[in-house]
Amino acid sequence: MNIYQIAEEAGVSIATVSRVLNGGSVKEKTRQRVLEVMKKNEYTPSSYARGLSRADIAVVGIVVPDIADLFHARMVSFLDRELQKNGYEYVLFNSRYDLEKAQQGFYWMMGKKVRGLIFCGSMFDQVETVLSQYRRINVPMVKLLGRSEDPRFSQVLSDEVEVMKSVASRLKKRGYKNCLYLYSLENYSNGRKKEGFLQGSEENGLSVNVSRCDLSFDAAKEAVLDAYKKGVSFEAVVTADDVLAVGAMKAAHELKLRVPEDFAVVGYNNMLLTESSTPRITSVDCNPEELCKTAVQLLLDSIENGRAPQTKWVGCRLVEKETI
Amino acid sequence: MNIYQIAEEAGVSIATVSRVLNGGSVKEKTRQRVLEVMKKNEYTPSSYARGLSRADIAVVGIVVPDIADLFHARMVSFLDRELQKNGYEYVLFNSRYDLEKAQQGFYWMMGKKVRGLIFCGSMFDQVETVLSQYRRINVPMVKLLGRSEDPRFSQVLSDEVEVMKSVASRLKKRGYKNCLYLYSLENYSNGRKKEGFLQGSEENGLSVNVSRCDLSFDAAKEAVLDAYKKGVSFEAVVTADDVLAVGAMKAAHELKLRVPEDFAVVGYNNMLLTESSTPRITSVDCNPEELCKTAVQLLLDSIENGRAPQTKWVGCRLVEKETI
DNA sequence: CTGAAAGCGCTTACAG
DNA sequence: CTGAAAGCGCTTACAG
Repeated sequence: MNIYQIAEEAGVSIATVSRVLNGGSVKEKTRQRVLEVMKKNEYTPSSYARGLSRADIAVVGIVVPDIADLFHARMVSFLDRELQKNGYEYVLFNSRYDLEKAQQGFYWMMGKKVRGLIFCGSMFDQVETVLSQYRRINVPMVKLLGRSEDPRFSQVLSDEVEVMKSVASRLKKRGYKNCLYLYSLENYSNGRKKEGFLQGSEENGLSVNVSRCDLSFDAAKEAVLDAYKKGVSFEAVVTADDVLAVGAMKAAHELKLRVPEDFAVVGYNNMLLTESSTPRITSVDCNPEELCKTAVQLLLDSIENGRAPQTKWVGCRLVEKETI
Repeated sequence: MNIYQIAEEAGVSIATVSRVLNGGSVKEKTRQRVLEVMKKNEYTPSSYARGLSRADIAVVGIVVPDIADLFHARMVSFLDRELQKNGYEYVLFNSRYDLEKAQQGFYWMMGKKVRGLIFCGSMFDQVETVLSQYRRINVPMVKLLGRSEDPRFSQVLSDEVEVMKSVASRLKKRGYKNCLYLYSLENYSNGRKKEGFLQGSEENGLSVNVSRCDLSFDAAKEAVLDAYKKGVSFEAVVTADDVLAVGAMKAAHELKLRVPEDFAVVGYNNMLLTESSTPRITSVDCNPEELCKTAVQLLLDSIENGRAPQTKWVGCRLVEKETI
């Protein structure tokens, strides 16, 4: 069923049908008749014909490194809602942590006439090294939690420094003095977390040992146990990710330390994981909903109003639960 | 940059360009020349033009109730990989647990010329009540973990009964005698879990109390504490979902019961949640990867070979960890 | 408010 | 192996 058949059955031209489809001016009576014919026939306009004949389809591309990861999945969900609210569709590209593979994805998306691109997550700090080879990718782009020097990108960044300073002062207030700082991935965002915590610790007179490990429960647990064995003294483990915080809890459990009396743990991202732990883990909420809203705003502002790329910051807050 | 410009620059007709694009027979030398021109110009074929001019685009629709939910996100990730392997694209529709809203989604997908539909999750047990209004939705459809009486659907189901029977016999072997069975959602899959467990309990002489609560840590915890207060005696909590199992662990913690010595806990789905707990929760793995592979196979077999709808079962297994 | 016609960028018989 | 031409199903000036 296409627009010609609808037009014929309604006794109008295809131009008129197109107008009722797109809210053009049509005599009310005619509009009703056309709508009825459409409904009766369960007519669905072809997205392809539409996309082919218009230059400005409302569609953007979302690139995520891993859709099976809870944090990214939540972002996609927020972006989905926000874009829908604004009448935009999106195509999703799951890059599977493979920047090379992402290249094909860019072309694929350009073939879909995306008007803009959103890169989700700090893994895309360096995406411009790949993108720079393509002159034709010249739509507005925004990095969500990814840092960029490239002026073509808008950025939505999280204020990790401030919140991590507040973590330090909070620990100080509660009487903790020696900390272990645990992180996994080296990227801009994680660099700022560390920087903020070290800065805050200095201001508050806390001692800090820094340790790096893989991003898994067991690796974090081992890292904490190792530090213990080596005689490093600490009563608080501050982490760059909830996964590491859970690992630290496991270490505390094994060492038979009481949390939070003998041992504090702080996570980052405030995911469901922190609630499933007993006691519930204090963690930083980076406000992903706000991050996503801002990303969509920046992108649509560039697309529709030609606004130049910008950088926006979104605040975080420490959600105090039972481990500090 | 379109196919005309490529053709002109390469000194051939657009038909020839189209042939190199689609692997038609073209003299090798000509093919190379065309490819070079394409590369030089970073040419990307328009997905819309292609979609408009072909009847059989390799695209299917995936419907999920909530992309932000870890279990569904994993499914999407597996389906994504499997479809890509088979040269298919997909469009994703996030129904947000709203069957009514899903209706629009079906039309939207039909406009994308999807050749088939995959419904993820047991929330789509009843989707035919909504779909039945549409004569035009007549592509092959498969329900992943959703039960259907409607012969238009293929189904990929999980063998919950068998695995839950094995849970009962496992509990028996370990000396547990009285169980609390906890579940939240009423659907086909959960019905079978309960049925299997009750059956297995009977065979093994276990006593079972059944209780229902909301799907949250706190609700499950309260349900367990309540049962305790009421004097129901049980040394094992078997659940229909890992979330409930975590709640049961919290209850055990509050009651100062040792797990698994005094108290066993069994989850369902074997999600990351079960690993973050201490001790790690024994849980049923329903093999989501195999479920997704099977769903894609069934769907593509219907699309490409006109195969009639079928029902396939995928086995589950109990992953024994530290709570039983 | 309405229609005829061109155009969007491909694919695909049909000839050669 | 290659090309001319029709067709896919819409939108959009342009006239009226």
